[in-house]
Amino acid sequence: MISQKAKYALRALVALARAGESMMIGEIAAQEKIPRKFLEQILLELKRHGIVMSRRGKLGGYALLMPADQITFGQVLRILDGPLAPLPCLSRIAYRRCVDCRTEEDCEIRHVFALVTNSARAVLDRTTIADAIAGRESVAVGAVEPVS
Amino acid sequence: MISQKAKYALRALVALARAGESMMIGEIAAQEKIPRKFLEQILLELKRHGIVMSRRGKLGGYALLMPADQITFGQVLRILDGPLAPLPCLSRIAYRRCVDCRTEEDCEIRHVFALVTNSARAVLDRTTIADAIAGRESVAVGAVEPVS
DNA sequence: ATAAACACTATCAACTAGATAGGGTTAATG
DNA sequence: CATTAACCCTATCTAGTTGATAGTGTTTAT
Repeated sequence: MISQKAKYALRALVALARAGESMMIGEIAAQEKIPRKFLEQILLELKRHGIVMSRRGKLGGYALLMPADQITFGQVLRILDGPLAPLPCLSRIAYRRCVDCRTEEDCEIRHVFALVTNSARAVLDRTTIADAIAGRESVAVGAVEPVS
Repeated sequence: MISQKAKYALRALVALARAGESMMIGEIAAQEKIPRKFLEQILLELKRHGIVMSRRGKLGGYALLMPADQITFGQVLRILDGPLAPLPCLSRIAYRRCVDCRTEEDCEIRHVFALVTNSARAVLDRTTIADAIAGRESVAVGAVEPVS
């Protein structure tokens, strides 16, 4: 399950991309029905990661810092929900060995989930906010590499 | 992230399939380094769903009820972790509408995650315990249906 | 100066994950 | 037929997470 936080983040980014200009937190919150204070934290986090920028004071607001066609779903999910991989031993950003697993190489479970992870990454790391708006989600998953 | 519980379940099933005969909870627990009492609950749950059977009393134990090549990863995950879908509005076994989503049909986020879900299902609902043991995980994901 | 916006940090209630505990029921065996 | 060793069941616990709220600080246009 993807968290509410990540969902809100994606929706806020879609809203900002569609608007094409700076929006105030309050506007985004109202338009997307997101709890205002919660959205504040989310945008702040996205800002820390260089996805959006903000202007303070009266007439302040948020705007995309990266172009919408360079912000991927994968990026956003990793920021807010952590690793995409369903097992720590498959994560690139937060690898951790499974303590109770003899050898990683012939862990049957790992093999299977490696396939799942790869195909999820294939979609999420290719699809951008711009794609989502345009309705052209990357459909071609293509060949999923066997995990050797 | 897949839960520890589901991981244990899969490993226990692999162990049972490999053994080819009945095993006692204690044996499985020791062999797979799974907390014994925790495994008890897991096997009980698998039994309730007709995946394994048990024999009570001295010389009791657990054995597969379904053949290993008919038990899919998807089945096991759904029993222990619930829906595979990352959004309630994409789940088949536990569908729930997103309250804050105007129309489901043109929710950009839903569209993208539908692709992810489909490809995950393609792997998990095809790959069986027997496949995992034999090292022949279904590699061909094939065409992932666009979500209309 | 002041109003209105973002920036931060702390806190909270509800839930979940992972496990442990302990008694109940069944069945082989001497 | 008592005993032992297995599964059966339910309750409980602890630590952590999620989703959210609260309150105070800082910046900036007017």
